[in-house]
Amino acid sequence: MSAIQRLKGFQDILPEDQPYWEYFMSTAADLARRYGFSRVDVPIIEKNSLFERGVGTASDFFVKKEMYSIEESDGDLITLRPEFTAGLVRAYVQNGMQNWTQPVKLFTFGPIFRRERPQAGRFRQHNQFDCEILGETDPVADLEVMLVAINLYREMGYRDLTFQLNSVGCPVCKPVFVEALTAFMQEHLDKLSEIDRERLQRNPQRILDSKDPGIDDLLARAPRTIDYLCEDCGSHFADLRLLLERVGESYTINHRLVRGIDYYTKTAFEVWDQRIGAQSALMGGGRYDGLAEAIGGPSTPGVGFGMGIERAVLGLKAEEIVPPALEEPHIFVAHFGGETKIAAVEIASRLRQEGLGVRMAFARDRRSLKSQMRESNKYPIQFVLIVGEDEYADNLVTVKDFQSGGEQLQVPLDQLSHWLADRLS
RNA sequence: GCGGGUGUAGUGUAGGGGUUAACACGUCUGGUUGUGGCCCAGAAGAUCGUGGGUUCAAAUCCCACCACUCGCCCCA
Repeated sequence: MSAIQRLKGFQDILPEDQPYWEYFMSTAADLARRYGFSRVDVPIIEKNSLFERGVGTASDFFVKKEMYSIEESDGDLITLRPEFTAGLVRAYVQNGMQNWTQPVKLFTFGPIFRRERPQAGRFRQHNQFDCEILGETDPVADLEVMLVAINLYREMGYRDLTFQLNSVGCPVCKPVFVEALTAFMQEHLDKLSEIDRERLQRNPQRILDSKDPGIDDLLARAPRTIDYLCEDCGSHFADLRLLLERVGESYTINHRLVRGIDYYTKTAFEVWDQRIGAQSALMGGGRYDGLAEAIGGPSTPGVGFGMGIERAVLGLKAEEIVPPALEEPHIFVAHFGGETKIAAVEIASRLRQEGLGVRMAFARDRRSLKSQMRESNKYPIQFVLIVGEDEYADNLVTVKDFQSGGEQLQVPLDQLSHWLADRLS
């Protein structure tokens, strides 16, 4: 009988990777707060209908059955969130945030679930950092969200990032574009692959991000969303471009960057890093002015992004960025069993209460000092406190200082914590 | 859902139809009675992914399955 294995596409994040995660999370939270965002946390499970309406049944989550859903005993269908935005907008509506000072700027972290085929930088459970600005139509909101995204990578040490930018219009202008695109594609049906023909039926815009190299030329000549923008969308896009230029951010207009669903409006953007294999999109975001209404709330504009943390960590490694080390104890307490063990436990406990990190030697019985010293050497220990019978009798400990090459001296118990604290910068 | 790759101790590898499956790192113990890093000695740890087939003989060849992995689709 073999031991039970973890599920496909899921992963364990081991201690050796934690510095990267800690680095990401603390940098992200700090940056988001600097831009005026507040943290919220929402459930990882919601009613399936939230995603049905908030993600759209035309999306692959539904079409390809990529969501993890559970039918409850009363027949309700509940679903592990495949993305953050729908849940955050639900929280906005449900908690009456439309009555807070607008706009409301939120960020969150947590796991996302999609039942896709795993590969490098893509998992069935992955974690995201997510930022949203709700209740604001000003393109400055779009700009801020983009700046949080790209500056987060920069603060962590990434280089050579590019913005991909597009505007997908709104319910006023998008249909005109889709009609033009469809007409164009109908004339070139012979050049389309089977999946692209199917897309043309189901969700014509998606043809634009087809990876079929055979239609690159065709797509280059196809109608472009930005040529069909209505006045409102056009000026929003122009304003955003001006803002980006004024703050010195370069971007590439990517006419093939689209969102297939109507409540995604205007701005669509991604940040790319070419160094992490096929999954070059580090994050994706955009505006969704129709979403709140789609889930039954008051009409509320919104713009935001989701950022994959696993992918960011992959990128950190690819860029050879070394995160700060996590704090570990620098004090090790060794003993000789019996009363000395109990004394050692007391000493360790007192030092920890004083705020010092202490690693305790475990030993069911008496254990050789050699093996305890060897153990301490596996860790970044500076001081080994030796609690022996003699020391115990005299109310002191022998302190061995590895940093000075192993020098030893005796320190009275009542001075120990000060003595150590003074020497551990 | 579709393609490609890989499966040998905890990890990384070597080997390869014939019976003690190798090496490195890691782990543990010891190198005298209370002292680390180096060194030395030793130990534990693998039914060579699973099942079937070929063969006197399979971890080595064949098939299937499974797992992992990379890529497509899509996305973070």
